[in-house]
Amino acid sequence: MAYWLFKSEPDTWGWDDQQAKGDAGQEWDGVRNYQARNFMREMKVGDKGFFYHSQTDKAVVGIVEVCAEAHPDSSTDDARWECVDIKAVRPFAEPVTLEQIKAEPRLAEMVLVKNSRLSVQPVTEAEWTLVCEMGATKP
DNA sequence: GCCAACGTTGGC
DNA sequence: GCCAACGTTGGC
Repeated sequence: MAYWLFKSEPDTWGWDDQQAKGDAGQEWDGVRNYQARNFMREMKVGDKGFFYHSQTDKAVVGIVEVCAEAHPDSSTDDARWECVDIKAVRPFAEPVTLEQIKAEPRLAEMVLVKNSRLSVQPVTEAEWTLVCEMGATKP
């Protein structure tokens, strides 16, 4: 199983919106970046991901699970763009901020730190475990 | 609100 | 195929 990170501006689509969708999940549409799309193509049902709030929060706030593999993005007619569906699993007991992540040497290689603009990113198992620990949350 | 980093576009 | 110009993102 692989781990990922999904980034969203909370004003546009936040954790509360995601959680309101429940197990039905939600299409992660609107991604217009090839790297991010390619990562979504690699995702399998059951893969886990962090839900990250950019801009105002700058923190990992919850855990999501992939519930549908890549399919055409319904928000566009452009066949280049695909997306997966994700559903909320559980919120973080303590959100883990970007500041905390940057302060942790073992997370220095996280894509979030290295390439902050990429909106869908892979996360290693070690990073996954550590960030969950920092958030006092079951992986 | 600013600016740096990055990706995409389009002219040559 | 290269590169300059432009637009967008996200941290500060």
